Amino acid sequence: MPELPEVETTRRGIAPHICGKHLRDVIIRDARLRWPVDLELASFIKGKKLIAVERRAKYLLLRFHNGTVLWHLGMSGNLRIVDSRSEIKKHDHIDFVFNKNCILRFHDPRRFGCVLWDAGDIAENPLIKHLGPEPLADAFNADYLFTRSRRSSKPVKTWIMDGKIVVGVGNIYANEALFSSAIHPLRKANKLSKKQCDILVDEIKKVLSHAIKQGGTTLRDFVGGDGKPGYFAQSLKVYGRGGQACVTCHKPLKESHLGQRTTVYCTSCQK
DNA sequence: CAGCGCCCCTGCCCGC
DNA sequence: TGCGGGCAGGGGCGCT
Repeated sequence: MPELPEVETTRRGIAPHICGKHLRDVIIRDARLRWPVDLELASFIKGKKLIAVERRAKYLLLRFHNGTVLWHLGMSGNLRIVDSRSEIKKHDHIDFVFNKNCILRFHDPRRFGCVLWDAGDIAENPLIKHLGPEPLADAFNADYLFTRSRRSSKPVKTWIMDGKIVVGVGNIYANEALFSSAIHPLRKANKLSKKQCDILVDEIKKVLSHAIKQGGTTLRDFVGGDGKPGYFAQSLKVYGRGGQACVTCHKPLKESHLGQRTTVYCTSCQK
């Protein structure tokens, strides 16, 4: 489910409801996430004020004075604001209770998400420390991408999805950005021209910011913090359209697998 | 170290 | 209808 636009949509949806509030309780119904949730979590943050909800890559960072909760939605997770009358559904694993009208509820069928406590400097956390730049930041630019690309013989699609190069570009948006850039997904990173890096940076920024404006992409059951779906799915030009006509040249789009991920592209438009 | 597969897990869709 | 197989938006990890 969540790529960067979906995580950002979630952040914007939940932050106004919980920032500045004191956390009253932590309810862990199922601790078996990607890494087991620390059952002592409540003892660190119960009664503490939530200072800010930030995002780094696809991690949501809930900042408290004494540390940070790192929250990853994995492949199928979502966070919603609910009240105490809301029915608890299957896979509603964790609640952060601020008050009876304000509960942050985590739902994650596949349990690929994680909730971790870090009492130290979050920038030094091993999951965060080695990440590349944010795609929408100025540090992610054509000069940077071209320089980095010289050192990799990976197919550009695999490469651009590597969080050490740039964070937040998942499978959907990698496919979309490469199509918009007219770059073949199998082209080796070190064979990209400077001009192509320029275009690719631009298209990644465009597709991600457009998706954020649309509230993310809802394929099955993604909902933002307000429980509403995203509307970017209707803007997808290649993802999920294998065999269908290319929107530009009308030839059938090719679908194949690259690093266990479905890859869709136009053999005619993308070089 | 770079690159590549594997795997965590449940749900859903398709074909038989 | 029931069941098996394949696939799904992520990403850390272990191996070569």
